[in-house]
Amino acid sequence: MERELLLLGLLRRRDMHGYQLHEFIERFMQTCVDLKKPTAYYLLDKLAQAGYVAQSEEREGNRPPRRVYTLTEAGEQYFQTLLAQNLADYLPARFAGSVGLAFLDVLEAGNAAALLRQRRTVLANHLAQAQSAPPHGGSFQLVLEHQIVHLQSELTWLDEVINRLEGAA
Amino acid sequence: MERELLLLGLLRRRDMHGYQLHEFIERFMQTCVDLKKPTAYYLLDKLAQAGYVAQSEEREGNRPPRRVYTLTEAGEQYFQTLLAQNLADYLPARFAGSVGLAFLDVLEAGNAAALLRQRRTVLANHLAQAQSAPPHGGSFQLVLEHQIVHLQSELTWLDEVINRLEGAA
DNA sequence: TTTTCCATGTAACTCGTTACATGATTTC
DNA sequence: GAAATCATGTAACGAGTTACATGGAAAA
Repeated sequence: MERELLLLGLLRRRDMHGYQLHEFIERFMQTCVDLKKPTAYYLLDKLAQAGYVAQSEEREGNRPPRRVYTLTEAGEQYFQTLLAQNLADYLPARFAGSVGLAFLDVLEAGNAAALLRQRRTVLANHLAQAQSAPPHGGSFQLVLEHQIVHLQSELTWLDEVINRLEGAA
Repeated sequence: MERELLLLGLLRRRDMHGYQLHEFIERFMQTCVDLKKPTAYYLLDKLAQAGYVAQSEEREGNRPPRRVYTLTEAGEQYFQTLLAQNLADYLPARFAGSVGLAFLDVLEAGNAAALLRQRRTVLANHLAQAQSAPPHGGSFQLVLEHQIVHLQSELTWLDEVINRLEGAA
């Protein structure tokens, strides 16, 4: 449901068309959702059919006409419901990367440390990118903040694991 | 790929049948993977067809016969490859719950705080459960440790957000 | 003039889930 | 005798992705 929540929430601020929504989400929300273009259009269509958003064609010059979406009353209600649900519930993140950790002892300590140092580089890059992102208006800043706090905690822990391995080597 | 990695890694320690594998994963690995029974059987079949595991029927008394899987040489190779990849790469977790945070300012501060306190309860439960889990052998302990560190960081941050909201109210 | 950007979609496919089916065995 | 457990699957479905198609406009 979080994709719908996001789309509705963005439309709540101002009317937008699909391309615009997709672009915004890709640029600023990549940390929590990743929705492709076809999915965006599909979801918008579904929301429109459910009556949560209204469409209106708009053309500027000879450019391809665009379908602008507006939040309806029902949409606002639905948004509030989804928002309350999303905030009240904590759905634990799945760490696909943890699986490998379970088999760390399969490898010789030096070898394992080398691989984790590679992981550390990737992680540090993510963190640097998050930290260099321009500040965002309102609560959107919270999302970024959360991401940074999380990545920092990850980095600290990874360093500790690497240290242990190198101490053992 | 992390599901395959997990299955191969478990079979590497000892031969197991599908039911056993599924049960183990559900009980001890729920933090990083969640694979249902049909998926487990499907995956094992795929791994068998690819030659990474070998099957052998086994029956105990009149109980339903079970298909025991054994890691092959090729499977061991594949496991090593997957493991190295998994360790070297950091794939950022997606926080579906963050979406709601982006729209926190839509709600009146007290209201928002109330919802987040609910979230906090759920989160605290997850943490308590992770902390009370019995220690695991070898590197499996790392997975649990990681989960605990993560949940603690989440809780700390959540508390800070709630504090800010209550300060503003 | 060729590439990139704007703007929207469709079709086919993959992955995984739900719900269902089977049947023996142990536990209540 | 009923329910839960052991053990394996199939069939139908759903959500989301990839690859493809279209076509004008701006930029290189």
